[in-house]
Formats: sequence, C-alpha cells, structure tokens
Amino acid sequence: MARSHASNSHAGKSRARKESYHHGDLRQALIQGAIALISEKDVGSVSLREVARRVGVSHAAPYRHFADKEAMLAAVAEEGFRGLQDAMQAQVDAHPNQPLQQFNATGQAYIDWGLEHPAHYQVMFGGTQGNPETYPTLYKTAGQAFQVLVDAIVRSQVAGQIQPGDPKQMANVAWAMVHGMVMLILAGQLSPRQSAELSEFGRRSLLYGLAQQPSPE
Amino acid sequence: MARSHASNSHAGKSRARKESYHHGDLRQALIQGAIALISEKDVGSVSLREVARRVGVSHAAPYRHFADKEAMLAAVAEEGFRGLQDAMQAQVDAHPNQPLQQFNATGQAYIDWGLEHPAHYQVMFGGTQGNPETYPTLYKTAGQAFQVLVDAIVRSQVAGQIQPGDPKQMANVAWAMVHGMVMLILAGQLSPRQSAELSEFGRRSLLYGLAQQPSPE
DNA sequence: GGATAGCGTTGCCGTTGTCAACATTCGAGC
DNA sequence: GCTCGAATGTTGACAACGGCAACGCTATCC
Repeated sequence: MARSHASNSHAGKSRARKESYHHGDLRQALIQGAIALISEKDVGSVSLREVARRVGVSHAAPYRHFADKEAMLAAVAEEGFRGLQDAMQAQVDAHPNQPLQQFNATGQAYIDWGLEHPAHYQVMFGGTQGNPETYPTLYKTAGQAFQVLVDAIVRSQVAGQIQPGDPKQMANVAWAMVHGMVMLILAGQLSPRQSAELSEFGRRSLLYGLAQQPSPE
Repeated sequence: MARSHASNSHAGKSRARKESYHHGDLRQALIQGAIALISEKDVGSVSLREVARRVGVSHAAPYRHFADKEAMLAAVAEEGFRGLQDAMQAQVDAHPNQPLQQFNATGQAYIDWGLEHPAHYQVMFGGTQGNPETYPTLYKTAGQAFQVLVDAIVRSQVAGQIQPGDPKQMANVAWAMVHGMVMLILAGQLSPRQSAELSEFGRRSLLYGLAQQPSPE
C-alpha cells in the first residue's frame, strides 16, 4: 500500500522481499512459517509443501536447509524449547531472591506456555524422540530449558525450602508433573477453570504430599 | 504348536481365513493389524493402505469400518486404554485390602505399560485430542481407565492412608505424574535403571512431598 | 572477469488418503 | 427356495505429499 517516495535505494537487506532469487534467511523463515501453520491447523496436517508455499518458495527449496520433513519439525521443536525456556527464565527473573517462588512460578509458566501453544507443544513431545543422537541440538536445547528448573530447585535447597536430595531427580519429577498436566488438559478432559485448580492442587501435592502419615512403606 | 487331531469341521467361524469374500470381523483385524504395525515401525509412518495389505484386504476396505484414518487410530487408541486399564486393574486385584499398595502398584503398572508399548502409547496421547465429542467411545474408555485410579484413592482415603480431599483431583495429579514420567522416559533422557529410580522417587515425592517445611506459602 | 559453490526451481516418481462405481455375499421376507 | 436390498469388499481414479535429480541463478573469491 503505502508507497513512500523515499527510494529504498540502499541496496542490501532493506529490499528484503523484493523478487530476489535468493531469500536471505530461508531457514528461519521456514521455521517461523511452520510454527504459524501448525498453530492454525493441527500438527498432522502440516506439509512441507504448504510451508514452502506460505513462505513463497518452491516445494523443493526446504531441502536445501533440512534433510527431510522430520528434521524441519525438529527445528520447530527446538525453537519451541527456546520459547519455553524464555518463559520460565522470565519468572525466575521476576522473583529475585525468592527461590521457592521461582520454582512455583517456573512450573506455572511451563503449564501456561504449553496451553498457549498446544500444537507447537505436541511437536516438541509427539515427534522424534528416542535417539538423542539424531538431533543433538534439539536434545541440547531441551536440556537447557530443563536446567532452569534444576537451578531453581538448587537455590530452594540452599534456602532450606526444599529437602536435600538430588536436584536433577527432583526436577525430573516436577517436570513430569507439569508435563503430564499439560497433556491431560490438552486432552480436553478439563475446563480452563479446572485446569487452574489442578495446577495449584498439583503444586501443593508435589510439595507437601498426599499421604496421611509421614511414615513410608 | 499343539495341533490337536480334532477336525475343525464345524463350518462357521472356525474356517476363519479361508478365501471368503467377507472377512468375518475385519474391523477388529484392522485394529490388531494396526497395533502390530505401529509397534514395529513408528507411529507416523503407518498407513491405512499398509494395514489393509497386512490384513489381506484391498486398500479401500477399511473405509467400510472407519470414516477415515484418524477414526481408525482412535479405535487403536481406545484399544490401548482398555489394555492400560486391564494392567492397572490386575494390580488392584493383586493387592486385596491394601489400598495404598493398590495405589502404588497401579501407578507403576501404568508406567510399565507405557514403556512396554511406546508407539501405542503415543497414539493414545499424541493423536486427536481436544474434542471429546468427536470420538465419544474413546473418551469414555479413557475415563474408565482413569476411574481405576480414582477408586484406589478413595479406598486409601477410607483406610486413612491418603488425606481427605477430592479424589478425582488427586487422581488427576497422580495421572499427570505417571503420564509425565512415561513421556520423559520415552523421550530418551533416562536409562532404564534411572527410570526405575525415577518412578520410585516420584511416588515418594507425590505421597510425602518435596518441601522442607510443612507450612504452605 | 571467470570459476565455483550455495541456493532456489522445475519436473518427475512412488505412495498415500479418499471417493465413486462396481462386485459379491448374507439375511429377511415372500 | 428365491429375490432383493443392505453390508461388505474391490477396482480405479484423483490430488497432494515426501523426496530425488537435473538444471538455473547469483554472490563471492581468486
């Protein structure tokens, strides 16, 4: 629309989308296009060709950047883990010097992120799991997100607000809990209001336990 | 093996696979074939046509029994929930009059089942979730499996081994936990030995809590 | 300024999900 | 027992898809 009289004379990148044969950063454009597409339709019905169409390149162009469709989805998943990590880290930063608050808020941020990006979340966990060797950077990125949780637990332990014990194991348990809650809620068995109650209930259950008597076995 | 000399002379169903035009129970055969196929290859690379081939019918035959591929996978998922429920119920039966043991064993049975049927498990949770209306029997079957857990919690409450409170909510939390653990383990981040440790650690965390001090907030 | 490698395109292949038209069989009512 | 309709299964077709090969454009580096 707005055709400014200012000639975008500077050659370089400002021309951006002009019909240049080369795209500049197609790889990133494909990932973003795929994320957009996935959030509109469901995961299964996403095709490499439609992503390419959306971005405005030919159907085979993606193969210059990804070995196959699975590799592209792995990149999408990786991007998801980055977003998830950012959301969790933001809560850590929002509660300085309050380790247990950080732990709680981090878990809630995880749940919220999953519920806000259901399809993307499914790509992150429904896809190619099993062999970390196949997509090492994906594996590494997921591990970094996980580390945010571990760190919050360690700080809570130092502050005496969480029991001593292997923080990684504790983080596994906490992660399992929030992950399971996201899946259950996405499975459609709970209303949004019930979801909020569940997350609070889950938080308390994990921290303080369900058992009546403290003697194990 | 044991080939009895008893002639299967009675015409009817015993002939089973004879080249009859009609299959007898194609629907069930397709479901079983799909389960077999899924457990061999991975979930995504399962095609309706290959299932049909495997069962020995034409590529369009499945459409007499399922609206589309998704509906067939929903039936596969439903079958999975039945198996899962059976595995859990077996543990309940194995520990009569020991409610908390039932609760623990039920959770472990859930995890074991998921780890033993990874691909099938992914169909159950990776697939068409969201609108219970679409596949009501699937929704109902999943709910029945869930109920096994709820019942075990109620009995534990009656026995004074689990705190009073909404058992359904508690079951949600427990389900989230075991489900999350299965997903984490299937994601390949843990060795089998670590998995066993995790499940025990998770059980204790859920029952007795992670927090150092019992005062909330 | 010409080679070269990176990036994108076109064209093609086999496979898939799905539909429509046709064939076979089973079972109910005469 | 025969006929006829409803189930059930088959064949053939179509568009879309993932993936490969062969080719074209263009930026860069000597």
